[in-house]
Amino acid sequence: MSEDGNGIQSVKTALDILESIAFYGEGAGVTQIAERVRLTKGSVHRHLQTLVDRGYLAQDAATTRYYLGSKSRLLSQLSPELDLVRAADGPMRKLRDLLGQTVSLTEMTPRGALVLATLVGSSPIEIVVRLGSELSFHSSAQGKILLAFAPPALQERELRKPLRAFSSKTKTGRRELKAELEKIRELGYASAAEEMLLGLNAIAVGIFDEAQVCVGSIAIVGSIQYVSAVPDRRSLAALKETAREISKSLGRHNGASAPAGARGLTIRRPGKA
Amino acid sequence: MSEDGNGIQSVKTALDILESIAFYGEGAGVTQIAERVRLTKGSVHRHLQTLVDRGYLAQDAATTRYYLGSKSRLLSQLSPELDLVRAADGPMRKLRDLLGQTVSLTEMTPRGALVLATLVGSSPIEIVVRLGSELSFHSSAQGKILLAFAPPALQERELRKPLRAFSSKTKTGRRELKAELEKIRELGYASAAEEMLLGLNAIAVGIFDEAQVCVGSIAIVGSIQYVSAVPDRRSLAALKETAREISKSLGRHNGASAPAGARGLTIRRPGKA
DNA sequence: GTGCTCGTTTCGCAGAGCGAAACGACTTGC
DNA sequence: GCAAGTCGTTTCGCTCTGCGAAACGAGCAC
Repeated sequence: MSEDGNGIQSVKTALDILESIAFYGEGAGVTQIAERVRLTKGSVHRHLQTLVDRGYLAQDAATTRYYLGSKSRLLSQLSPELDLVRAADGPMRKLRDLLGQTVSLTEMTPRGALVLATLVGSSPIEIVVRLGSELSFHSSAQGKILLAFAPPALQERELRKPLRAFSSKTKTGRRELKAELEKIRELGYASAAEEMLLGLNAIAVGIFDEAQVCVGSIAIVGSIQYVSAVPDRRSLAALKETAREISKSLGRHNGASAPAGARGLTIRRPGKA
Repeated sequence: MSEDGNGIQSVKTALDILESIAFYGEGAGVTQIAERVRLTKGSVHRHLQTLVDRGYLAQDAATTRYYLGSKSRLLSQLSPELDLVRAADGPMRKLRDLLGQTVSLTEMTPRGALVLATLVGSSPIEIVVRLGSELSFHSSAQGKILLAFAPPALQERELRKPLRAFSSKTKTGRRELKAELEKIRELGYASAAEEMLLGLNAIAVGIFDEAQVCVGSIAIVGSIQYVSAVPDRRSLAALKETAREISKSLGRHNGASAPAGARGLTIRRPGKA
């Protein structure tokens, strides 16, 4: 099928449906969901049945709308605390209070930069990146910093995919992107002015585990009025210091279960083209 | 296929795999998982790929074992707090401290009594019901109390299914079970001495929401030495009082999103036999 | 070095899951 | 108060997905 056709179709669909409810806030009906995931009502309904049966979703008996079920909630309790979130909490707050800007924490995943936490800035207008969103590798500051420090094999794979344009300012040139990654490694930060959404920008720096693998990023996000394409010295210094702090506390482990830092990404065969 | 063949096969499989990792504690390898879910390594591997790609699982780069990923953890943060767990927390602690027995909170789901929380008793030997387990309707005190107060249609459906024997003392007679449900409604509690596992028993009472729907149960769990088939007056009174307390605080709502209590179970057509 | 075990990959067949469309229960508007 | 619309649910037949079996290749222990 498409670029990387790996993965099981119907499971993907089920997860799409689950997320379309989870990462949206309110519950939803079959028709709405079908529109969001671009499927027929019939298919969506069958998936919903399965997810309800398993307790990941629940259907309100009165309104017939679907909401998250308690199995979903249990998943979190059953897994050890995520080192990254814990380590980042304090330093993130400090950074937010210092700069007054919205601060966002992301983690490396095979599909992009997963938003793990956000602290909103002091501006009356809140610009929030939704928890659970996956920012693309090529059009977000968070994604680019992660890609820049990722294993070469993964970079190759991403560069081979079609680079979707999210806004009129999204850079879609492969060569251009490759050069930018080089520059990012050199400067230690990434920015992406208006590449995701016109009027917005973010400055991201990498977070590294004890093995010097880039496992996530910390970023300030905001209007281009406050977050310019080239960051001011003070903000950049504060960002870098915050990232360093977080990286350092990722080193100390509580032993036992697998070190979160070591949970890298296995790179599958990059394709044969 | 089987009794109720509804639901999508591969999604069920994916969830089985997810849960076999989530509700087990430690990470696991492909071979172990394949054994647990009774599938070939090949199939399991493809499912794991999909789940890793979506961030619900992560593979340790060094050991190649699979663990829960951060998407799983995010699911919880994105859903409103579960009223039942919040309401039960205080009263449960009080009950545990009063009786010194292990106390367990479960919720009604289409497949049985889902264990939401457990507080261990004072005995040096811990008997814990694993979080996320789904106790069957016919062989557990928690399941039976829920079934006893469930809508008749659901009772019919459950009684029509084959009643699996978990231990030599599991009651598998339909008529017998039906009579017991009647008795349970009358007395207001259920017990299930050695029906799940020899040597163990539980006493469960129902928790009701503002619409008088039985949404969950609270139970004391332990060896048959301490938890006898017919509970002593004191324990039973304490249990009932605890359940009453929890039920009452389920009444007050914070408005907005769907009332947890109203999220009932839609009963599908019970079959045509 | 050799024999195990583990994770990953390939291949062809069967049945699972998809879309289209009908159905039935509520709401809305006139 | 009837008709038109909307929503969730169900049915049906065809296609393509996802399954099992078996080969592959990488670690590890002895």
